[in-house]
Amino acid sequence: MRHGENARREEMAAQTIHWRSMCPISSALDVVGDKWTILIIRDLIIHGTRTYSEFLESPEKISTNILADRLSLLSNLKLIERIEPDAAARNNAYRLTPSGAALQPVLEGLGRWSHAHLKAFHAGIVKIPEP
Amino acid sequence: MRHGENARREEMAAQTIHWRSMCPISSALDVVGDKWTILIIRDLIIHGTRTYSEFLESPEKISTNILADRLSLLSNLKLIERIEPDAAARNNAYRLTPSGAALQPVLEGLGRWSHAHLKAFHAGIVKIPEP
DNA sequence: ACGATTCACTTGCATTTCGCAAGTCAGCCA
DNA sequence: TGGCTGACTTGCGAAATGCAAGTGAATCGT
Repeated sequence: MRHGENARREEMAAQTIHWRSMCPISSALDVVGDKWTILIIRDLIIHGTRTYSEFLESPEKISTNILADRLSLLSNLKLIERIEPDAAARNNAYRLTPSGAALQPVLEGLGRWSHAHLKAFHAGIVKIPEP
Repeated sequence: MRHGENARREEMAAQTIHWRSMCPISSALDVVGDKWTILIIRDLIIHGTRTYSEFLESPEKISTNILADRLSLLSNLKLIERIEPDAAARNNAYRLTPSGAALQPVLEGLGRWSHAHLKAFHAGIVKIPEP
């Protein structure tokens, strides 16, 4: 290990975000620019609230450690929150905060772009559920 | 190597996209859902056209192999193209195709969201180093 | 009442992707 | 014609991801 002076590292990923630049688009990507975070937010927008095990049922099949990591990160950033913050975790669903819900236009844009410009690449597969 | 029967693999990443589901949002993320692709498109939107070395100058400092990989992928998907397809690579800039340019609303949405909901998190960090 | 089950996570690795540094190579440029 | 760019490769260590199994508290069934 080259940078071995710091033996103890974060057990899982990004609890501290590395801001690559001062560009707002870049900073947005530093938060939601991975393959899973937006899908979690999608499920919350569509479904209102979701429990941990409900997230696991989505067709993309996120793995449990990634899900836990992202839920924790999104909670820290206050994009999501527990419905009952002081209750136990069991059946205590997550929901979007206003900051998280404000991503909805981005998701709509992605959906529209995919529908208009990406369908050809995975032809039969993508079907859009009319909003 | 467990799946060793295929000794020769893609030298760098995703020239074949793995579509995780039929959801359009998921499919959009299968294409642009990483930390670098959208930044490349941002540079093209802002700058009109960009050469390989101009991309390298952006403040986020993408590394050369990742840049080459993403440019190649975006070219295959016809989101970008060379200005002179039949000329040599040297000084032959890339530009957005209509499909790539159609991502602009998504970038605007990300920028607006970042400005409205994310500024606080990197407030102290992002300081403009006046040059 | 209490063992079995469910739910929400952790933990341990194997595999994949990223990131940096260095190298290659063709086309200018003097 | 020989050095210099500009546009990529290559190699390899580091980090993130994916999968399977484990943990532990709360609830359920009897």
